[in-house]
Amino acid sequence: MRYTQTHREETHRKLLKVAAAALRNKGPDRLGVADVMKAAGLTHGGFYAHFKSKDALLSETLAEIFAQSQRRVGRMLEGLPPKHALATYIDFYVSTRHRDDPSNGCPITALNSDLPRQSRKFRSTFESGVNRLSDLLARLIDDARVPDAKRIAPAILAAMAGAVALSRTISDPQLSDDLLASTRAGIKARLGLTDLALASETAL
Amino acid sequence: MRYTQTHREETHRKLLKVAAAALRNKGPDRLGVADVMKAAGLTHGGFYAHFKSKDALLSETLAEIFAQSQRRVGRMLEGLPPKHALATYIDFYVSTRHRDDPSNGCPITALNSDLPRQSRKFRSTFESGVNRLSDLLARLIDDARVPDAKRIAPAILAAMAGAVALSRTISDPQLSDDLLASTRAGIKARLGLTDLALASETAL
DNA sequence: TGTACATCAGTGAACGCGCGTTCACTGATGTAC
DNA sequence: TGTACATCAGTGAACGCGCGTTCACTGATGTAC
Repeated sequence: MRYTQTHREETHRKLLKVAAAALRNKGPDRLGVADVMKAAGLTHGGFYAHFKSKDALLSETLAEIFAQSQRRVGRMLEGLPPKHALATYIDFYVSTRHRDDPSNGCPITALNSDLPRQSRKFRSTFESGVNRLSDLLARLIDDARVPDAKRIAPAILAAMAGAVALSRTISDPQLSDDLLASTRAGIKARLGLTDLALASETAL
Repeated sequence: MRYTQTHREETHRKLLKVAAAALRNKGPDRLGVADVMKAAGLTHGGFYAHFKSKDALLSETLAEIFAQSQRRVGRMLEGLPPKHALATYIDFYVSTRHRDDPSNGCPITALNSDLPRQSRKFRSTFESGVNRLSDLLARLIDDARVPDAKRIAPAILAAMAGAVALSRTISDPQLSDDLLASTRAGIKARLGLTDLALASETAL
């Protein structure tokens, strides 16, 4: 059956959306081509009309996830004063909501330790996504007049991602929450944002 | 052929040793039963004389890795004055050596983001290992007379693991090294150990 | 002391299943004439 | 304006491969008598 002109692109987008959740939930190895197609309401055979391989799907999906993350953060922080924006981002990232919703979360948190085992293409997509996120954070830090922004941004990103990832492995909710709270406090102290802690919490 | 009395246990230990490297290198999903047996010089059929399933191997291996990590750290820090011990541990963990040698490294760094997708048994083994490492770090922090040791230890462990994991995904060696250096500096500053930075670096 | 039997870590072939990939086919709509 | 043909996203069966698991068998040594 011949479809409307935009039908193909709509399906493609739908597949990327479904895959974006599956990639973060199940990881690159456990994500299944047939599952993605089924979740999009299609049969598995049609997959190769949209992607030349599973690996192509994974890389394209990962790029899309990073791009969407960037857009979302940009929208969220738009118009906020620099220090407030920085504190808001930290609270947004190192949050129980982020911990409890991997399918919509940061791919660094969801995929970090899987990465060395993935294809070259997937890894380079990941790396450029990390670089963009790190640059974004460096700009926030710099705007907040904290020195050495470019040097400390990757370390802070790693600390945030590490905390959320580890919090997902802790079964006691209280201890898991404590880890996140302690991480937020530590990072804000390092950035001279202690006074903004509560203000930005409520901004969520 | 009937073997010596200790033969079975020797083989078992050998399998755990081989699996310990493979688990951190390839991850739980890509580790293959046949590969482990082959690396130990055996054929794959004999696997089930030692483990009742692949999952049993994974959990037992993970427990052994955590136990060995604890022992190694204990030995390394033995007799050092408290602040020096703490700084040494940080430098040891957040190091290029650790980054470049996943097969002997910390399972948190190697497996963190895989964890939510693993079996209940594997996750509980991981969690208790994390708790023991976190307690060990809390003791080091407390001995160094830093307040709130129990509360901040998990956050610091997460930051260290996150930094090493992320450093493994950065292809530019200089940027990767910088991330580790920045993480060490940040954590030491938080713990009031800035003056010990160089002394403990050379202790490696 | 010698013989028959039991043991059991390890062998190697086979099984079953999931999964990525291929392929002949479908059928509604657009295009050519 | 109507008819024949081309298009192509999607279908559904099939293929091939890897991998966890099973199982009948091996054969050197220990044990029973």
